[in-house]
Amino acid sequence: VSGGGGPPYDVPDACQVALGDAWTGFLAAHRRLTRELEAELEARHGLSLSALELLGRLAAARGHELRITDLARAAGLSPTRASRIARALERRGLLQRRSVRGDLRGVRACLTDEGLRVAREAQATHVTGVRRRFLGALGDDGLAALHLVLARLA
Amino acid sequence: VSGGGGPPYDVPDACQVALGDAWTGFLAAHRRLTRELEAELEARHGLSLSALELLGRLAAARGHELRITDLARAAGLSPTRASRIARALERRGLLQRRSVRGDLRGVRACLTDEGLRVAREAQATHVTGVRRRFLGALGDDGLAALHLVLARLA
DNA sequence: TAAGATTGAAATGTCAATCTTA
DNA sequence: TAAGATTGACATTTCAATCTTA
Repeated sequence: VSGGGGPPYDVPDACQVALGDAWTGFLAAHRRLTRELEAELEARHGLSLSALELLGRLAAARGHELRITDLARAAGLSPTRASRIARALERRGLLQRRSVRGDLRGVRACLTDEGLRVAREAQATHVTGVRRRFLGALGDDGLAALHLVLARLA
Repeated sequence: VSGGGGPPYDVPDACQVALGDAWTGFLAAHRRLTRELEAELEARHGLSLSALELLGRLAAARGHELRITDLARAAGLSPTRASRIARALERRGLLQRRSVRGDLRGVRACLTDEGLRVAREAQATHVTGVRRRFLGALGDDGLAALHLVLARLA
């Protein structure tokens, strides 16, 4: 293994290096993609990836509304974060917070017409970006490989 | 395509749904893994993932030292972040900041003996964690699939 | 007692100056 | 003028209370 002109100083065994590359490569790919997609979304619609995640769940929900807790769980966010982002989106007029009938603890996030419009537009931008930068780069066999990877990691 | 018992309300075409799953699955996998690994690292060594990235690069560098700029580039961090983390690590006695000979603008980050010890220990923890949660879950064919994915995304 | 939601404080990260030297 | 490093202001995220209702 180390027969060639390898460096003279301490190097972990070759196996470990290759394994580490897989992990750091995974991290680097995630960092680059999320940065590019987030920048695009911010520039065109003034939305973060997390905010779009919330709007998208609401747009897909029955009646275009969800309880904050359910919204957080569905989007993989903490209740705190969901609450804060919802507050910011309400200030922009994209949703309204209303009480839940029959449970005065709960708060519903309800998309406004404007919110639904923005959600659709931003989703279109995002889907295009994901297709171009992520799915397009992967190709059919890359996508199949990714599905195997995600199934194993799930 | 939509011959089966699909939902009656507006759904993007089936292709788009599957593609979106790949992307959100990628995001979810990254989120879960980095959270778990970071928590483990923080609990045992009081280091963030970013801080270990810096320490690791220094431990691997010739003379256990690197210029801040080179360190940032190698670790994929911004100069600002590298500078701040280096300052914090210096306060803990894990490295020293010294001037670069021949270029008075530059600053070298130099691992201390203690820093090298902590870097080795934390790297051991991290490598074990990555092996168990990431590589172990992937398996040989999963790892091969990941390599294809990363090659396409690079 | 516990669940839902929110708030404040602290950690982390980014962006735009700033300061020194090349 | 530009590069290297740092700083301050700001946004984002998380953690630990807090407050209300079940």
